[in-house]
Amino acid sequence: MKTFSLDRANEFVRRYWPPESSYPKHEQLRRALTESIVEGFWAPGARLPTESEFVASTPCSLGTVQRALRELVSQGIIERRRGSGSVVADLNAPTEMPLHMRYLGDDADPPAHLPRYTRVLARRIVNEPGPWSRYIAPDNQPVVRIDRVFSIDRRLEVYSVFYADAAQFPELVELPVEALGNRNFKVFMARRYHTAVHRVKQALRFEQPPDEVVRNSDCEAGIPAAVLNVVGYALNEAAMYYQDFYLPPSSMVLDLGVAVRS
Amino acid sequence: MKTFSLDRANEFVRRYWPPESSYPKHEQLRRALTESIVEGFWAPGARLPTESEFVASTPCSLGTVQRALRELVSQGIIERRRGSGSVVADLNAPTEMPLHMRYLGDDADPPAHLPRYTRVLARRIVNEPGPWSRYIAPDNQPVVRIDRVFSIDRRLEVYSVFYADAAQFPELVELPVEALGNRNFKVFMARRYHTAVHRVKQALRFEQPPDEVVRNSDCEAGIPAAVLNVVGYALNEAAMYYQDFYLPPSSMVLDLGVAVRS
DNA sequence: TAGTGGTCTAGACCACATA
DNA sequence: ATGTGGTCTAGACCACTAC
Repeated sequence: MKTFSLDRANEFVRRYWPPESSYPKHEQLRRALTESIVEGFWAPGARLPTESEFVASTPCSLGTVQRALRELVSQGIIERRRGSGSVVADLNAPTEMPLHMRYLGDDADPPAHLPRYTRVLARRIVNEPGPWSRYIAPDNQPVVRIDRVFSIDRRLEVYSVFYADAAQFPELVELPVEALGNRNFKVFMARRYHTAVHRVKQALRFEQPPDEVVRNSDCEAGIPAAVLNVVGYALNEAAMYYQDFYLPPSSMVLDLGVAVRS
Repeated sequence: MKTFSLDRANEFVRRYWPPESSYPKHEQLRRALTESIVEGFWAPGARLPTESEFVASTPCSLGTVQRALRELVSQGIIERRRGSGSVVADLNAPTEMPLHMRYLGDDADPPAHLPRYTRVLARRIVNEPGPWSRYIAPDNQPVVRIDRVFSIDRRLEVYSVFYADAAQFPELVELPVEALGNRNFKVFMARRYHTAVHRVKQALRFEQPPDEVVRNSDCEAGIPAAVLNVVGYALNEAAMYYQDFYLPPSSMVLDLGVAVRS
């Protein structure tokens, strides 16, 4: 079925190759592939055309194609294996490996993340601006706010407030609240961006916990609660959501991941 | 002075090129350059040999040299400018741009980091193992512990406990406590690894603040304090230090940086 | 055995910085 | 004007996978 794969490569070029661009070719190819993956032209796990097919369908030579694909590998967007080919990395395994709320348990070596369970408490549409606006609604678009409780290993209850652009994720607005389970949540994000969270910006502040937080989590009234704020970004650097976690005091260690410079 | 630069390149190869290696050449060159920078063979800001000089002094062709140098750029280890040349990135600007304790102030757009001031309270040698052992003293080496107070914008006092391998940083052990100011601190780390912190692993936990923390910071007794744990790594992925920050409640936002997957 | 990606080369042209 | 890095090419050889 070599013809089909080459046809697919040509279709990719027709759709995503920029008519004219000041970027170098390896950069054009890298961006085109990223965009096509984000838009779902290639599904996660799908096999990409071979290097030779890219050489035939783009105005790039082998070295240039390789450079673009190598860059995508280093970004974790695709995977390549000698003899097999190139496939879109399966970034939709975030249910097993999320980027936040990774508690470590008391004493494990090597560290192991505790299981998490979620339940949805409330959902509302917010039209007023807030601290989330500059990330997910720069033009004051309506925002869907979803309040949830994360149960960590059935031992710790963490209250979470989630904000996302209402128009971008219609399922989050339209589906019945009962249907907004943990699994489905990620699926909706993926359906819009076709990939999971790529990186997260994190910040910490302290705040008197609102009533609903005190009622539904292990946070106590009157004591300022530590609030972890997370902004999730997609592959194309678009902000996907804005989320606050009200962290109750506990003996468990919360893994915040590895931060790189600037 | 072209001869001198070429001589320097040859000296680099003599010292750092592996006698035999199963790694590809671009990887050998990348590792050799990283190692030589960590060991101080090239000082921060120093000008590296040109591509042509590397071609002449190593068994690599131009493309291979470029690939190695490009990799180092993407890691932030060197900087290159067309027409000028390649220089070792000045990673010793961490006093201005540290990787932790970056508070954001109340409402700034774009966000600006608040100034920090430090004073040293105590220093002692620790021989017993602790949570830091697996990172900086896997064989139970003596560890130097330094207690400090960070003053954020003269408004917030954060207590910090710092651990490092005593043998690796003799200045931290031998110098009088009064001489351990903020500036000097980074210098000692740099003198050992010749570069500043490359990336940090972060975690959060809660803990009843010890007496000295309550006495010397804005943390209150009886209330569990949020403790941010940071492990700093050098360019060659060696752990440099293990540090705890006792974060008092405040209206200021603590920037935790950007975390990438896994 | 045929096809895949991984490495490496030699050479070309260009944009930019410095003197 | 010279030298620098940035891009791109065409082609070679190899290691590995799949058939």
